[in-house]
Amino acid sequence: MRYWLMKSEPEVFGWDDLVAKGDAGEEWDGVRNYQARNFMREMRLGDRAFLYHSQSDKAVVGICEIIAEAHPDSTSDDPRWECVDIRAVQALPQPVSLQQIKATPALAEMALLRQSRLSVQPVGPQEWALICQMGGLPQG
DNA sequence: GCCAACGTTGGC
DNA sequence: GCCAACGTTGGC
Repeated sequence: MRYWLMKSEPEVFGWDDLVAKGDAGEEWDGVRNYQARNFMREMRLGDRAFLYHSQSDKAVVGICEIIAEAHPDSTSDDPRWECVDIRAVQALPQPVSLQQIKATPALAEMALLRQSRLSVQPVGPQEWALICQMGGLPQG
C-alpha cells in the first residue's frame, strides 16, 4: 500500500464535507496540474491519503482511503484531466499543523514543504507513521 | 524552442 | 492583502 497527501481549502471543500459524503465518498475533481494528476494515476484501491487543509487551517486533519482509481474528471471536457474517488476513514484526534511539520527534522523532505503548491503528493511510510503518531494515532 | 507575460496557489 | 514560487500560454 502507498501513502499520499491531498490538499484542499476547507472553505471550499474540507474534512467535514468529506465525512458528510459517508462511505460513498467523493470524486476528487478539479486538479489541473500534470504532476498531481500523474500521482493520482499511480493510486490504487485501498491506498491511504492524508487530507491537508491549506490556507486558514494549514494542518493535516484526517485519513482518507482511495475507493476508485483514476478516471476522467467529470468537471472537465478535457480528457487529459483525471481524478480518483476518496472517502473519509478517520479524523486525527489532534490535527498536525504545518508549523509542527516544519519543526520536525524527520519530515523536512516532505513535498508539502519542498513544493508548497503541489496539491496531490506521495508520503513516505515513515513520514506517514510519524504524522499519525503526532496526530494521536500511535498505531498508524 | 525560447522566453516574457500572466494566472494561480498558498504561506505569511 | 501581499508576495514568492511556479505552471501555462502565446508570440516570435
